[in-house]
Amino acid sequence: MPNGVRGLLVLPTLTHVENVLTPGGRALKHEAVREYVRDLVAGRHPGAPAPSERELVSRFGVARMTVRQALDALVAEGLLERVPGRGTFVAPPRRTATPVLSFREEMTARGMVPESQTLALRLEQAGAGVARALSISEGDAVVHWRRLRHADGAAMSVEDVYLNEVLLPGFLQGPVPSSLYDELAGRGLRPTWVEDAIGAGLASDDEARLLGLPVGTAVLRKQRRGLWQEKVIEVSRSVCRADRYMVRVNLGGSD
Amino acid sequence: MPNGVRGLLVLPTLTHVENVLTPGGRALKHEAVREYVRDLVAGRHPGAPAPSERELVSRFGVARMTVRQALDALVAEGLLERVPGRGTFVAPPRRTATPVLSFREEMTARGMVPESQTLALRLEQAGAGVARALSISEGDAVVHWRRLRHADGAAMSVEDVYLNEVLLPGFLQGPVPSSLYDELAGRGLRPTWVEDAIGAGLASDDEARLLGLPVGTAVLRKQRRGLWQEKVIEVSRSVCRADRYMVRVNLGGSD
DNA sequence: GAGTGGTCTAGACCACGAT
DNA sequence: TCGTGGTCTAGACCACTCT
Repeated sequence: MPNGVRGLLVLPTLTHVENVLTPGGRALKHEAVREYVRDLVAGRHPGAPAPSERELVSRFGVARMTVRQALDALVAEGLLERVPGRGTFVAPPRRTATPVLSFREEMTARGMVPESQTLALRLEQAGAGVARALSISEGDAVVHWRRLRHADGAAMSVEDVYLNEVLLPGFLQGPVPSSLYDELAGRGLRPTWVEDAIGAGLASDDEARLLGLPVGTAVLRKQRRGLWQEKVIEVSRSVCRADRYMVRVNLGGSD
Repeated sequence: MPNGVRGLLVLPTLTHVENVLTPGGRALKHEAVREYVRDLVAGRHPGAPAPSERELVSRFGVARMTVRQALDALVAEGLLERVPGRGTFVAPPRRTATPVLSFREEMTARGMVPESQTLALRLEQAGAGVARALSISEGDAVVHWRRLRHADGAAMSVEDVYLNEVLLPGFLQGPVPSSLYDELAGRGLRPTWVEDAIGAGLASDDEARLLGLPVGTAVLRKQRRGLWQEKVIEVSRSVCRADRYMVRVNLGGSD
């Protein structure tokens, strides 16, 4: 049986594979090997050895190219690294560029307790700037959500976010969402790409009052366009207390 | 001749390969195929078809797995994309997170003419903060370079950069470099990873004078750690005119 | 039906590292 | 010397798309 055989006569030798069969999905051998290895090395320290290719060949009864295809995927996603002449090992964690986080997630990651107070949530007509940023027409319906954000009980920022109403049917009907990004994630629209512009300025009277600042204090201003699959989902402007908040950004390759 | 044969009897069928042989390097077949295809599709519009796998097989006289290995590499680097049942095509350009750019490169990319004036360039002993950021000991020798930056003739920022002297022998001997990142690149030390912290504040008297600002003006403050291969190469603090400069950052996956 | 990429086989020789 | 990953062969069947 030279080729093309899938999960048929070979099954007796594939006892480990049956456990990782996707319930309703296909049972590709390289996927089975991949998930077996993934489970096997999950949580191991970097440098811990993975099974050798030939060991997996005999364990699964597959060809070596199939095993290599499985390991290639794990190497590509940064879980394993190959060392010629020595073996395959758990790779050290890769450095990643700053991920797209919500205010809640960002504060939690910094060990602070976030809080959010809705100051306004209503339907509006898009102004020129918001329309251009959202790639819609001036006057189109947008959801405007204004929130005052706290961390560990201290005011951090005031954020005005604008959303394309067409993409979010019923957004204003239900209860006020506790998290914008969670709400968008539930609709499969959480931004995976953001374009931020960060500047500095002086707090306006309104901003100073909301943030509890003296007039004339320096603040950080952040504008964001959040996209999902080429679609602009979110446009926002934030004013942040510069004495309590800095934007941290990691950029570059993984070297 | 079933296997392991490299650039020997097979050469007659590999007329296209000889042109891409690395002068002093090995001549791996999958590399030859990869570079042939890379050259072939260079500059083509996204969606343009690449040669089919079987066409490359017959053209190079290699096995299909070898061709797939070559194409896999090009797919992984985002140059090609496969469409099952249709073929292999030039992929649309991938969106990339903001690259690590020098001031010069950043201004040029914005269509402005950059200029840089050295205010100080000398050896110093690292203070506590700089030492910690550079992962060296307090009192170790550091190069301190202070520059006033202009774009289109207007003052933009004042930057203080600190470099680990041990990594840059002779840095202060030659003429003043025209570009820090070019100089580092020449030594194989240009940062490929940066960690920025961006905040806001009010210009000090000194900063206001250098930047031509009234006292009490809001400015952007940026701190950077630049790394190459886990080594901290550069630590810097910049003060930027907020009326002329915003930090732009793109983040996220490539969807 | 012809062509494409996706998967898979059952071997092989090589360079390299550890013993 | 033995085991490892790196490379390579000469086929095969599959699901899919396009005509």
